[in-house]
Amino acid sequence: MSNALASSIETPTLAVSTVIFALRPNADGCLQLATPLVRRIRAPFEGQWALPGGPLGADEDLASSAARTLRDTTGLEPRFLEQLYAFGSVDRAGGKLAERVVSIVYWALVAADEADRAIQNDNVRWFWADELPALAFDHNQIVDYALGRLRNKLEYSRIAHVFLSETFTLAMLREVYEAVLGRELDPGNFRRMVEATGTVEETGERLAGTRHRPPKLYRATTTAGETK
Amino acid sequence: MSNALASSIETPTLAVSTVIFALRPNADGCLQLATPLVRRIRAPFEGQWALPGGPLGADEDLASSAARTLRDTTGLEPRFLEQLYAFGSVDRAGGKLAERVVSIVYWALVAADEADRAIQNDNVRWFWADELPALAFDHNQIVDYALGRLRNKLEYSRIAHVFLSETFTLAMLREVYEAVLGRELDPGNFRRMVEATGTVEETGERLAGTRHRPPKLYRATTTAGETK
DNA sequence: GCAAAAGTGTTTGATATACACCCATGC
DNA sequence: GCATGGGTGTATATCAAACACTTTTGC
Repeated sequence: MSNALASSIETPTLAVSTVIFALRPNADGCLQLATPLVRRIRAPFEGQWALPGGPLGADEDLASSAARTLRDTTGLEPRFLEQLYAFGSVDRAGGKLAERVVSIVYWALVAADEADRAIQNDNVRWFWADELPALAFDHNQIVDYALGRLRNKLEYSRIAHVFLSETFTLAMLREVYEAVLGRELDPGNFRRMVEATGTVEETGERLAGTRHRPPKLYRATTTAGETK
Repeated sequence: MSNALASSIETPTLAVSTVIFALRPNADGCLQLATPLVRRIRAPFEGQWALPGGPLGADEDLASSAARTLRDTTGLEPRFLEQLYAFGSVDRAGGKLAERVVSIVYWALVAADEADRAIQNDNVRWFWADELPALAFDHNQIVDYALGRLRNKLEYSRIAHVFLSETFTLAMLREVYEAVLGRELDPGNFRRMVEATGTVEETGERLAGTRHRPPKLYRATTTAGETK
């Protein structure tokens, strides 16, 4: 069994890709999870949609590589970027003839306003995360895995703010939770939960112009390790 | 900034390493977390202790590579093996002259009886996980990271059984928790906690030969995805 | 006033913890 | 009997969920 080393002369290529999530209003006006994808311009899977990514540069760190390819292909600057998983099955590139690629995949979150600034053209497009077409490689599974991580991390960390701009109402924050988790939350209990964690503080301002009682505006508290 | 690609001709080497944990009785007779390390026989860090690992074979999956190098160097067959993290900082190999290595690190758990079968010689040795010497590369940080993951995973999964043989008493299972978490647990509450999760079932047997009331023997319930 | 969402209070049930106490064995 | 851990019962604190209710705006 140990002779697997013998064939290791042709070392696998190393690439870094990123799953990006933003919350965008859908046709009903509700927030919905969206992810930008890029069209492949080369075999294998030429013409199909795929995660943005590329080969790892010799003098860049893994996270830097993710941030760079993300900026180059989509124009986005994420507010949160974290390693997701390394995918390296021998057969994931599809055909036997294709070169073997090990992908270290990151996941990123961008605020709604930043998402609007993204490049969009024939080869870069936003998709709803739960209505993806058949993607290149094993990228459908990778997005699903990232979705699970996002939902999980939302519950024990403060990443939800990252989807919003600097100040926000608790209703907006709750909308983020509801969109990501896919279920409604009790406004009263949600308020208490957020207040108990101490992740937000009042700005002193209120949001005017609604046709109801004006809600308080909040900002994320600045603690060391903000997006952990 | 995008010209980082220009220098990517010399692609980084890809290696797979593994952090292995077992529980072994220490001088006091208490279980303590131990990890086997191998001595490096090449620069950089020649002579220093390091995680077992090696280059990824062209035709093996990432987890297979981890299992293989682990078996080759230590003789161990782990009952649990999971990807930990990919480490790829440009400067992690130490010297500027050293070749760049990206390591995909796995972590593994072995049962106590399996741990005794491990190879031990001048170049392979067990260390207590909380009393490690200065290791090669960034391997000290990697072990710490793995320790955190183990402690975390112990609380929401059923991996604790993996340290024990097929049948065990609840006191033995509690000892595992206490050794990993580093604090004592109330026997009564622990029993209820385990019973509530439904991860164990009675064998019907009892363990004789103790100098007190003979405790019931349990085994792990066999569910799909046993070690998740 | 009415609609609508903001924001508060209260009740209930589930769960974690502390700790008292009985049980069954070896010696 | 006595020591020792096995095993059970119970009171208390903490927290999440459900939901009723009051407040403040626009119209």
